[in-house]
Amino acid sequence: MLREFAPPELYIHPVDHYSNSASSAPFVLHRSNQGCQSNVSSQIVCTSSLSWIPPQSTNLTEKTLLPTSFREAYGQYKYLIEEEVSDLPSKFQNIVEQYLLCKDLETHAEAYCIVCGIGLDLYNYIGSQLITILSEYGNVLEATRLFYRLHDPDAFAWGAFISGYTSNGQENLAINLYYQMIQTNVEPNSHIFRVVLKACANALALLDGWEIHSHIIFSDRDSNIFVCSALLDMYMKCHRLEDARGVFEDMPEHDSVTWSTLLAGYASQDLGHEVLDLFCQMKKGGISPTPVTFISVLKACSSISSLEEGQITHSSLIEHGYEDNIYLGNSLIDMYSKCGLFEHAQIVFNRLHVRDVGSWNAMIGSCALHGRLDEGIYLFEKMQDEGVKPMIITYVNVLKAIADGAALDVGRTVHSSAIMDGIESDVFVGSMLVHVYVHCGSLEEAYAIFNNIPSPNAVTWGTIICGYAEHGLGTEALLLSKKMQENGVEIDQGLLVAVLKASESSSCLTQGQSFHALAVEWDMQHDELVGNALISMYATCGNLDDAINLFNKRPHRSTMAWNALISGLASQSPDYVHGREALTAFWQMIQVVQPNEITYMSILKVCSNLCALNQGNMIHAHLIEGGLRWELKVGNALIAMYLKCGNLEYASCVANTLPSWDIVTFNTVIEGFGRSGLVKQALHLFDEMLRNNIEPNDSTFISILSACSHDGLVEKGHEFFELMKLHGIGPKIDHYDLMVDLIGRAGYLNEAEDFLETMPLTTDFVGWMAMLTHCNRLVNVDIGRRSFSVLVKMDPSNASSYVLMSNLYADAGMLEDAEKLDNIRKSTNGAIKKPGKAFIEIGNKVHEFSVGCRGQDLSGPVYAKLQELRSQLKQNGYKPHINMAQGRSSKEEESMLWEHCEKIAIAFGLINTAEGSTLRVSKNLRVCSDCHDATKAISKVEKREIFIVDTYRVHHFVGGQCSCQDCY
DNA sequence: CTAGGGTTAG
Repeated sequence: MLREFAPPELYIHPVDHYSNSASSAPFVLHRSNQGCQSNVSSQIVCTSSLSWIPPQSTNLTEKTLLPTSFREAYGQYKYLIEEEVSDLPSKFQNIVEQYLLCKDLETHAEAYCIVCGIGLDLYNYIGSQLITILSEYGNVLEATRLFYRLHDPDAFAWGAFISGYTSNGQENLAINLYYQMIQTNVEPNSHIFRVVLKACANALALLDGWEIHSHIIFSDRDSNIFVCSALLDMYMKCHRLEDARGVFEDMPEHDSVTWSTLLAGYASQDLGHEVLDLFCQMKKGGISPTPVTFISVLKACSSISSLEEGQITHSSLIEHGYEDNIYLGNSLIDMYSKCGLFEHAQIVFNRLHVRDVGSWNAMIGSCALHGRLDEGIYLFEKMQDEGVKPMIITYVNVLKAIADGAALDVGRTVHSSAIMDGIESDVFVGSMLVHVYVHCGSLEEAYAIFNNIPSPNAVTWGTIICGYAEHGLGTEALLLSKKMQENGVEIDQGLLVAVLKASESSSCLTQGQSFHALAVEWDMQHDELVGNALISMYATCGNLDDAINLFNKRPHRSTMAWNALISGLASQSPDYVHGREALTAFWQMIQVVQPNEITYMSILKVCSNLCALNQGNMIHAHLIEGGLRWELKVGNALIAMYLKCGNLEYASCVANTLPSWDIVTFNTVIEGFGRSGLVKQALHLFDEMLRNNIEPNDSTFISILSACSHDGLVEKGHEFFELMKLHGIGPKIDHYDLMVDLIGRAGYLNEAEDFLETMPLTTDFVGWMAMLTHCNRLVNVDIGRRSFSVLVKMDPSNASSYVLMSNLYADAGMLEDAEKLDNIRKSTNGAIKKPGKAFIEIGNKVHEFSVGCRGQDLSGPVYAKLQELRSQLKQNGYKPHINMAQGRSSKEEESMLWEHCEKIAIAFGLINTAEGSTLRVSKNLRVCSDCHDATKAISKVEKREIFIVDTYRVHHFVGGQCSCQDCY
């Protein structure tokens, strides 16, 4: 296939051409570090008007004798013409050659003009060299013009031309030129083959590579060591190990370069062991390694994380006297870093006599890998102080460190310096910036960056979609996923993981299934990460069968796969639908693989949700048994679990053994104390936290505000609400909702309503629900009605607002209104009450109960116990909370109350545990007022301590009283 | 005419 190429230009007389080229400066430079092209053109202009001084010497055969200026040489040339010396161009050629060998811009420019001026550029040899030089300066256009002025380009000229296109990133045009050359009957020589194979290697043009390989065999040059090296390299770059190996085996001899080419190929495909094997063979064959060989060997050591091999290689390269090679220094930094020895990387870096940008990149990359944010930033600044300009990869590395350290402020600083360098919209830098802002929780800034990247790739899309999904903005994540598909982004594994997370985060099974189909279409469903994301998505979206099916089909079940299953099952909060399955899976998992901190965090969360203290205890014991020094995160999860189960002693035991407390520890304990009604202690901890110089974050204020709310501390709540602003934290909707709850709980309904209506954010369902709850409690029909109408507009399908309002009417004696509302709920909008569920752990088993326990295999004794309690409690002053609105008899109503899942769970617990032992029940909704009163009475009659943990707080019942003091 | 292989990577 030949493509139309630029037609040859007409031959222009040298003198005419001279004036032409003077106006169109040929050295339009793209090289970043060479700046002053204005001098060049001015010089070109004055060149033409100079009068030439006759030379001092006419001995032009002396190659070493280089005139001080090219103009002087031109004078010699004129002199030679006058003297009518024969073989003139070849004499002048020597001078041209000398000049072209100098690598400075001004000489080149000057020589170029003069050479063109006298027509020497039309000689193949000089023309070829000029083409090479022009290409080096990135001026492909002028190189092309020059090439087409040549009368009869030879292979050398074609070679220069083809190689110029290759080095300027136009490999496909370069390959076409090769075919064009064959058509003009120029026989390709080994130089041409090398040059065109290089183009194929860069462009990964395997088909052309194969074709050219056949030309090479045909032309009998397949034993040329240079040609074979190029072939080898081409096959390696195209990932054709077999073909490359074939070329290598068939070669008549191997030298250090062919070996290095082979090793580099294996190293680039992360085949570390193969590289090390081949390296041994190479040495056995008596070939001495070069610095380039060592680069591949070091890369191999890091790819197999073998510090031992790395150190052997290090001493070996010192023996060979390559210690000061900068490439090797940089590779050593990388090797030590990837083999886990950050300090060694630092030593190598500090010992480098000369540092290039690669040295800084390797060291900053090492900081990023080892979480050394401060050092990374320091180096990033220092390199610039030393005049080394950061590259894209430098930014990528330093931003990675910043993202891992969630250092928002530093992130912004580096961001602005990326803007100064004009690369903030580069797709690599931009993707990393998106990642930084996502990881720091600033999604607005992340999205702004994302929007600014002209051609986002799969990674960019994946980062922003994951960002939204992981911050609970599933709907937004899904919208972006669809936009991504419309934009026709090429799908990769990471992107599939992202869109599956988006589906998971928005609990959208149908979307998840369609992305599953997409994964199958791209044949990526077997990829480890995609597979795990699928399992997690199905488990989270409640499709247990598919989750387990996919999990069982996995040939190899890694810790990650188990985590996907367990965290998926665990994440069904607040319904805890599959919490019990998650526990089963966990105990199976530890038989076969080692859990990690993610496993423990998910499973401890399950124990918290189910109030499964025994299970939690066993997992704690398992952790201690494993002898692992667990991460703070796991410690925090343990504390949270014990607090949620109402076991403050164990919680404080764990808290006291932690070597240090981080912000999560403080937040967890403050939240837990508040939940258990230990508000004074929670407030005290907040002060303690400040004294420890730990800056509170927005979660801290969630915890502290809800603690205030639990104790009705309105004043304190307002104080904290103002304090958070002083700490630079803008209150979010959750904080406003908590304030509404706090003010309402204290009985100031009007103030609470004012607060809602004047807040600067858009109100949400939670806030108005808090409002209606307190109206209900204080029987305020007026405000209650207004709240209800807002709630119905927001979410007509949510039954909880109807139920609350109906109860409010009933309590206010407005039975007709109550009944009307119930009928509307049942008939028109189909709003369904969320089914209540209660869990109780007996021994090591967690039992689940729902209202009326339909479908539960309950033995007679539980009902017998319920009947017994019913009559016992009545004698002890318990009055059933009968809602008169339902149109049923009070007897029926009372029976229904005794079908509540909390009561069944308690009855089940009472008959299945020893007398006097503590019961712990968890509830997926708030405990109802009737069950609350009944449990108070049960705790007295049965002489039991009972905990009911609901979504709001820990209720601790002892001797007829509850720790919440009926404030719930 | 001359020659090849390469560090840092979302």
